[in-house]
Amino acid sequence: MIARASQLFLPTLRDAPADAEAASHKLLVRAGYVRQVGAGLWTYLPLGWTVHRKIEQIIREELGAIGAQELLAPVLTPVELWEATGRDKIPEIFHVTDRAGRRFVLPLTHEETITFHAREIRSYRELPQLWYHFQIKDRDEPRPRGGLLRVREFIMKDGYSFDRDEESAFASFEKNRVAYHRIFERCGVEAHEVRAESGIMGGELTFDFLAPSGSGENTLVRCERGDYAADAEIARGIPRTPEFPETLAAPEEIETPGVTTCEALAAFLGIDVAATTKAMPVTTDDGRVVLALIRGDDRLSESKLLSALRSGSRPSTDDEIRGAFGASGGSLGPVGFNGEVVADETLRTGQFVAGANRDGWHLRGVEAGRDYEPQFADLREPIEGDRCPECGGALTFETAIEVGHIFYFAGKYSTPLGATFLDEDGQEKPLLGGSYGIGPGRVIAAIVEQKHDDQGIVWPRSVAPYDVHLVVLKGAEEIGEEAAAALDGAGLDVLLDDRDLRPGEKFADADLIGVPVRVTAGRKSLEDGMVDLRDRASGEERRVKVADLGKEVG
RNA sequence: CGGGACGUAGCUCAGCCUGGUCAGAGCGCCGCCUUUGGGAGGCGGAAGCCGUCGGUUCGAAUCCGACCGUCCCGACCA
Repeated sequence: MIARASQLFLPTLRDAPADAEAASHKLLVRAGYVRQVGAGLWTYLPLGWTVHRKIEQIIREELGAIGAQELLAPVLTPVELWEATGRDKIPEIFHVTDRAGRRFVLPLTHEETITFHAREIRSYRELPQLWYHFQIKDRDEPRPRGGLLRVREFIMKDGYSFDRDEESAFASFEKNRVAYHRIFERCGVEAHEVRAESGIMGGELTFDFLAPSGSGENTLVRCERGDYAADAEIARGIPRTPEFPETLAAPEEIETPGVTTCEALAAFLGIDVAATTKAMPVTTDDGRVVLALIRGDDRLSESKLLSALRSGSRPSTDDEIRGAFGASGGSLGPVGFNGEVVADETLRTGQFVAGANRDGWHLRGVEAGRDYEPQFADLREPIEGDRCPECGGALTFETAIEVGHIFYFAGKYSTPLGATFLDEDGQEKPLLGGSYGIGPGRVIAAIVEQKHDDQGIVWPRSVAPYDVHLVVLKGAEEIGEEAAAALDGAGLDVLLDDRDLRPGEKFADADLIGVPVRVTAGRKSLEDGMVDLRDRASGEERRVKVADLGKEVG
């Protein structure tokens, strides 16, 4: 196929939009792949859509290979389906109404609709089923950002599995997991499988695929030795051991006027900040005041707290704190508090300095189990300097884009929607489900984040909009056409730059657009009948005969 | 939803503080000429209800208010 740049809608820009920060955002706009319509709303221009379709095709091939079937469900969804699962209350949902007042939602994802169809599965003989589609998702995001990184409307490949028992369901999950690795590998994007946040659902099986990048909303924590990877929200790190002061037989009050932070406390007492505790009172959804207690040098992980409490929570108000502790933030501690205390595992052994629940006073020598009875849980965010929980190696922290997510949720949707089947033993049972998502738009952003240089994008061949960018300079039109025909004849997709522009502009655009191979036909070609072949990634260039182009590039 | 910033030509921006020769620049675009292996040069030209509405004023891009929109930080994130 030969596309002529003179006829394409390929609006490249010399400047990036002023508000763009992420490299992928700047380059995809500058190179004419996408344009913004509104906050979090993007149009894929012809080149961008070509890349999107290439990624879709890779996904289709790999999902086809595991026996998944493609279908297409609608965007507009009767609200009743979402009421059945209780998800109609999620704040990110767009609600719409038709002229007769019937209510619909624009789906965030399609569990409800697909499970609705799974109700037609009657017998264990029809299982397992693996379905997927590429369909628009709409989310009323409070804050879209970073170009394609977080948007309000996007196409997702979402897949769903239905199985008769856990063994079979895990097999379906595993097939998808393996397929995902192949998909990301073929797309040329580095993505790491990590155990993801299970949050309030606790105990479900879920993995994220995180692509390290210059911009993103997740933090990927990895061991330098490659044996551990997790999202920072749930990652475990082995913290350093504190230097404890001398052990006391019982807690001892000490006056600490005006000292309200752990750093200040450690400095005031001349001790290691890791030998202090940080008290974070929270109020749960049902109104209880719970004391979350972590080490003075740590930060509380909200998702871990959510898992530990099995409930949402918010920081307690000053009034609630005073009522529950009789003191203000900065002097709070577990001793003498008659509510629930959740303490981080780091506090299990050793004596720490804690607030005395008396303004301006702290307690030295506070020991869990002796002086207070907490529930222990992992509550801390890993920090730079932590060691790997598997091998003790150093942990690295990278910003990353979540490009895929796989989830096993058993009967969570099939039960409320009544999607059951008759098993071999004659019993009616709920279908066991899993769902599997990939955002091709985020894959595009992640690839550009990982593969670009100062001049522009450097696409992997597998997803590049064209195989070859053929730059034809003035005077070489004839040999340029021969080169295009040779490449086309070899089955390659050619972007033929036949525009009446100066060479510099054409080369700059070619670098920006990022097709992996550039071929130049110019004045030199008229003399020896050869063209220049340049590798976009390495910049290596050599002269080849037009007749050899097909095999040189292919 | 809290905090901050911004909105002037297709793009990037100046002008606003101190209201009145203030509708501007560069790039891009159109025409002609020259030029043609890394974003050339000359001449000519088109193009903006200065985000919207209201207020102050003899007079508003400029001052004030409200609204709308966009971006950034945070909260949120199936």
